[in-house]
Amino acid sequence: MATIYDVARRASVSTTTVSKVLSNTPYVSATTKARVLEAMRELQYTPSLVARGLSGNRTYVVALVVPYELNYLFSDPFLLEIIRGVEDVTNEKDYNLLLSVARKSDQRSAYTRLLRTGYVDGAITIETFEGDEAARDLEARGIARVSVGYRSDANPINNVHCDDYRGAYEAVTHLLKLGHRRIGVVSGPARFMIAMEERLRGTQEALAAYGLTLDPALLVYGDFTVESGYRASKPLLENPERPTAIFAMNDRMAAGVLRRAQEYSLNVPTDLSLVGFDDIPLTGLVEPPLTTIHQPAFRLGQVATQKLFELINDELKQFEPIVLPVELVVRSSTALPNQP
Amino acid sequence: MATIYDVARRASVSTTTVSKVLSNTPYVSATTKARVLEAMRELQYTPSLVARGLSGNRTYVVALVVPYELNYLFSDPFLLEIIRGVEDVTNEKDYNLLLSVARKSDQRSAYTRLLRTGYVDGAITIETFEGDEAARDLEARGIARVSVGYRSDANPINNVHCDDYRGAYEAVTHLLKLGHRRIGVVSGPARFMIAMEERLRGTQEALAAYGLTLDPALLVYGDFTVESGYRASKPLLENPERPTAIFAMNDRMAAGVLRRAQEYSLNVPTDLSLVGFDDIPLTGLVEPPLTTIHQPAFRLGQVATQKLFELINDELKQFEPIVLPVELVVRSSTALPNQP
DNA sequence: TATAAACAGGGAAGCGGTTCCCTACACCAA
DNA sequence: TTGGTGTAGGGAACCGCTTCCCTGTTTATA
Repeated sequence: MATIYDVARRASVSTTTVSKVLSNTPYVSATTKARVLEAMRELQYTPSLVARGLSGNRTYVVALVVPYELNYLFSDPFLLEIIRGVEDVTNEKDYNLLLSVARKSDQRSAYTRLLRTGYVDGAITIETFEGDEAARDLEARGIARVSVGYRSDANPINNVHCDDYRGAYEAVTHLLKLGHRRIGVVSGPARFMIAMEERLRGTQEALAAYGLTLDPALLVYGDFTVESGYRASKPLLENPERPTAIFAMNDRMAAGVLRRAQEYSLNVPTDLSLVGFDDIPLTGLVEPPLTTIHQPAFRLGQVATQKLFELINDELKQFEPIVLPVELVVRSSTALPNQP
Repeated sequence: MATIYDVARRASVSTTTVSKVLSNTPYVSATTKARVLEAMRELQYTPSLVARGLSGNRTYVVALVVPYELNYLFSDPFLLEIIRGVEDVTNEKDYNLLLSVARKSDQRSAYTRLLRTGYVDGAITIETFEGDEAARDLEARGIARVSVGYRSDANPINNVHCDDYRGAYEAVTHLLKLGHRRIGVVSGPARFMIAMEERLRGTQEALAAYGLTLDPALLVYGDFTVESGYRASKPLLENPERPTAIFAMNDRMAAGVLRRAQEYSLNVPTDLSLVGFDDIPLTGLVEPPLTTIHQPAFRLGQVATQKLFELINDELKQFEPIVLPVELVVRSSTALPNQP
């Protein structure tokens, strides 16, 4: 591989000049510049990122820190959309994207290794229950960092997330407008997840606007997987006063509820209305297609990454959480309740 | 961040000695070693990967080159499983994984930038229609490379893929055993994709074993998306001699066929049996759950990456394609044909 | 026409490691 | 005593690039 010395020699200039051409510094004559560029072309020269990283203080790499089992991550299409958004921006900025999965077992090695080895200019962390340690570690080392998605309490700053409150409010209001009065809720894990608390708050306030309150017996918890939605919905559907509608706090759990409903020979939406959250591709494929709350996941990733670059470039010291709007998408899983 | 100099000073030794401790070279006395390790601990020292990369000739990074629109990639759960497998091994080897998406538009920049900047020790490429240029480029630069998945013609070496022939053979044989004699096929794009040719060959030979041949009118093509399955299956279902079974060469297209069948009020499996390929999570969620061919995608990624490390470590010069077995998974989308 | 300012280019010191090679000492055998 | 060998440690070059700072030449300005 050709180095900057080879180029310099071939163009009969110093490496300084080559470097200047590379970085488009002024004060290089047009003819010299042309000669250098020509030499580069002839030698198929590309500057070594590693050397650049060592001398400049840039690595041109940002890490995407995913603090769960990849297993879990990759089963969540919502997160995949976020990644797409991140990649979209890093690519545009000519940056490289490191996929860094912090397994529970070796949080201290998997990504810490990366970050403290000075290999990255910044990091995007996907927030979850336990993601905080990672974030704090980064902050301590002064590495630019933006957290995205499920927002957690410990890092109120440099976060981009969706309007969870509003989403839940609209989902439930949609059901209320249709005439439902007895509404079940399948929540995600509530511990440490502000997102879930917010959705719960949205649910309650929507109910309150109709003079209702959430029956504790109709509130159950899952862990976002299809399976958990299936499991958690059992008590709801077996409840003597079965709800006429269920709001599940993500689509995968909604799919689980749907499966259970089918097992109980309940028709969705005539016997049971169902609203999800996220709007993953799956929602259009199940029967019936799910009414849900669309989260702009791709945009989430994009915005987070744009902000990250502002931090990296010191155009910004920190920023207050950015909230992206969500949108109700009405498909076929909701309808007027059966008259009792 | 502490450097090797800081450690050396603190332990009152030279950087050479620190480096020796780091690499476990002999000829360092136990007491000195202990002192150095102590200094490292106190300073929270981690060697800079970048500096190491420059002097040694290792970057401890491997790239995962995905030569399509990320857009496309992330809608394919099968590929995600491959990635999981790759990550599993890179993590174990203390390597870092760079996600490099070579968009059509800028093949010359997105990943070329990466590879020819000497930023990676090796690369895994996911093969597709146009992935070859990437592979050849890598080879030319002498960078270790393994291709995985959909195998392409131009790179018969250093590839890991599944037994496409066998999968198709078993899928069709399953239908034949049930009694189906008129079987439609939704293929993927055939151009340059050996995988598809192999599946077609498997189909034909399975039919041949029952004294049948594939009716050209029952062979249609999609592009792996749900939508394309929906589109491509139209002529099949409108055919005056409608097939009693359809073999779709991936699950997403099978889901598209399923949707079309439902629109035509055809019951699956009683009116139409359906077999997919890949075994992505979706197959268990649609109604009815799809019978399909399971590809060990996770394993695919693992094996490819293990091989990559052998290449990187010069334990291997190159290797013949590795074929992983597939498995028929019978769910609820196949049944005996209706008696005419 | 004198002189400051803009322009062109190069020397060399880093960035943080690794590694080749050298020195020094201790111990052993001849 | 001499010399060889194994052990312990250090000096310094080098990996490929950036950047600070210096020198010399033009060009604009008073």
